[in-house]
Amino acid sequence: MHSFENTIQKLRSEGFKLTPQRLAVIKYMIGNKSHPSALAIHKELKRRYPTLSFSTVYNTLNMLQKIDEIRSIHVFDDHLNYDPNTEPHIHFLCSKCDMVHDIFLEQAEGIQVYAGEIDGHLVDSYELFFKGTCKDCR
Amino acid sequence: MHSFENTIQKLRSEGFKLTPQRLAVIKYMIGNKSHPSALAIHKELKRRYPTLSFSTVYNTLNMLQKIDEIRSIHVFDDHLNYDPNTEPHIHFLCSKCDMVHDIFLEQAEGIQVYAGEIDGHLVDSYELFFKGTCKDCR
DNA sequence: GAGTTATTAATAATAATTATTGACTTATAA
DNA sequence: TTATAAGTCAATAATTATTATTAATAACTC
Repeated sequence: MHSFENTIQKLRSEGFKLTPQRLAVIKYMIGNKSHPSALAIHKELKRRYPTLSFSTVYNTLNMLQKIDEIRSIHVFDDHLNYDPNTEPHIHFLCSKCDMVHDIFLEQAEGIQVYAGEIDGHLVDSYELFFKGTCKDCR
Repeated sequence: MHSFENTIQKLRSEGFKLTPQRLAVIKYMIGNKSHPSALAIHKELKRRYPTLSFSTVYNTLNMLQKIDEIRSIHVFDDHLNYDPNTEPHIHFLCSKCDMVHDIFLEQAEGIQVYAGEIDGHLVDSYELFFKGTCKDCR
């Protein structure tokens, strides 16, 4: 999800209709660094759209995943979280504050992931996930 | 879960009772490379223990996680899988055959994960997960 | 072996996500 | 415009993985 216009464009070209609900989810997600759950998204948007249903949130999220504008990540065991940044990057979960921090390869000294072939297997994508105590909580 | 005796010892010292159900789950998990789900474990063990309940499988798995004899991994969106290898290693999911392959750092050329500190955050553990086409399916 | 207590199986409960459906919009064409 | 067709919405029900409850049972201690 690189920009609002970009995403709108993509939706149009894929034949999706631009409804207020969808635009609200898109606007909420663009540039969002909090890796929200469907619950959090629904909770927040319900303020502006009191009739907004969970199904619509999920439908929109699944639609955005299909056109590669967001991705889902497994942070906790019982629900999914969503990230508008679909570029390869690393997630760090702080076990103190439960925040998920993004880490980009440039900032990741000591980390190297060659994602072509590994032990004979052909790699399409990877996910690197850290757990620990974040810099704010240390 | 390094060995049967080892695990038994650990259970005893933690005050857990050694029931046939628990021993069955432990035996099933030791050295198991298939990363089974609770469903798969239950299905398999039900043959020998027809009254075995799902709760018991989950209880045992959670207990084994608590004493660090197994770990849970997020392979798919809708359920957890379990791995008796608690040493740091990498998982590779083949999108063709759905098998999860273990990869150890020695075999992982081009992969380097320094797990001490990253971007100011203190690292406790990490998980590296690949998706692609495995060597058998290529 | 008897007593204590954790554990079991069965069942119900919880909670995230998905499916269904009928009313309602929107986009396009007449 | 207005009609029409298609897609989308909210509400609701359904599904499914996992956890909680509970009375009966089995494992450990003495």
